[in-house]
Amino acid sequence: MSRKNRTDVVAAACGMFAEQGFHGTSMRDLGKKLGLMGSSLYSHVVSKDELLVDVVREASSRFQSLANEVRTMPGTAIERLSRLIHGHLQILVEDPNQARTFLNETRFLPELERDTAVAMFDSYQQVFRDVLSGGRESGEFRADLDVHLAANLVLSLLNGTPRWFNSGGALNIESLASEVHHLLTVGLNPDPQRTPA
Amino acid sequence: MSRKNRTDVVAAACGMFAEQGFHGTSMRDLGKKLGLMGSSLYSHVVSKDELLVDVVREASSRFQSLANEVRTMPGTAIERLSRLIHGHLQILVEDPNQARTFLNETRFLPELERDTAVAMFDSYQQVFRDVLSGGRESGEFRADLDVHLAANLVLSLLNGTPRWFNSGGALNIESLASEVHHLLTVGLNPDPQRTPA
DNA sequence: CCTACCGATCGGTAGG
DNA sequence: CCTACCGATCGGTAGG
Repeated sequence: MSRKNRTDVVAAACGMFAEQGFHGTSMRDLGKKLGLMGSSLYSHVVSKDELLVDVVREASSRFQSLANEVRTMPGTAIERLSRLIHGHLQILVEDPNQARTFLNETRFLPELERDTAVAMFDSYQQVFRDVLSGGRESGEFRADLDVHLAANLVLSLLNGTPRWFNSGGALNIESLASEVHHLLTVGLNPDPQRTPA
Repeated sequence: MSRKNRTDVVAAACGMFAEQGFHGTSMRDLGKKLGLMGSSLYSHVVSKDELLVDVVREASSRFQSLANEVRTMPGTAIERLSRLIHGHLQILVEDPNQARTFLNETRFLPELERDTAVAMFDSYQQVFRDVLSGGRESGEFRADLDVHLAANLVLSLLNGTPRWFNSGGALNIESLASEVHHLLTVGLNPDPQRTPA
């Protein structure tokens, strides 16, 4: 109802991009959501692309913070992986619209910005690989672990959560993160024994 | 170059929807890819929506076949889960464009068709839950396993693969499926021992 | 399968 | 922040 600022516009865009996709959202749609004319948005933003850039940059910076934290974090590989899992899920769950826009719409960014985002996420993923290979050397993880593959699988699992996790549901982030960590470290099998081949 | 039929058009649409998204693909784009005018596509198809319907239905029927196979499949829970993992990955990897369109663009289907697709995937997911809970009863999986959650996590992991798996790369589907199965059953930990808290 | 076209909507601008 | 508008493009149709 009150006068809108750029932050309001970006927040609304974030929600619409998550639900309708970047190309499925028009500036007039977005204006309607904010109670404005579509053309009025151009007093806050210079282009539609800019809105997507803002959303993706915000998400990127969260992942980068987590990466930096874990890069300099002491502790075992298991502890560091645990922190990555929890931190990653927290980012996704805290703002699911931002997460979905980041995961699904980054590819529609102008080339330069998209390259930046991709490079950032690559270096983020490198932290996962570093933690996994550290744990492999220390004996915390399997010696035959394919670190590159495992990092992809772990990130796939994590990035899928915004599709089904309901932050209003019975399961909170702490439990989710702990379940994910449990699944990834000890697997589905019952505790002591192994599968017979 | 030669005259196109409906199958060609759907196949081209599948590729473009995967890469540009449904709303990011115009009928003229699609025509250009096929060497046709955009308007010529309407001799093969009655609407743009219909193309997406076709792609999603094809993918749906593949998942349904796998579900039916595993529903009536004898064997241990581990064997059945293994088949689900392998079959699911095969569907995703065999036609990554179809998979990506199914996973990302189904939400843009007309309401009725979307509901159908969602219902189908729900019943598909139920097979995962059934196998997991069967394995929990039989002692193959942990007694404390949250079956609903585990099914979501397993499917998240699987559905993330089209984002990074390169079918031309060194890793083939069999190895991928076996690695995924290994990760999900025994986890990242080294074989015999457990994590000390 | 093309040409020629329809009304609607797109991202965006000028001027206030 | 709105009104009024721009050229471009959208999904789709008529007629051949």
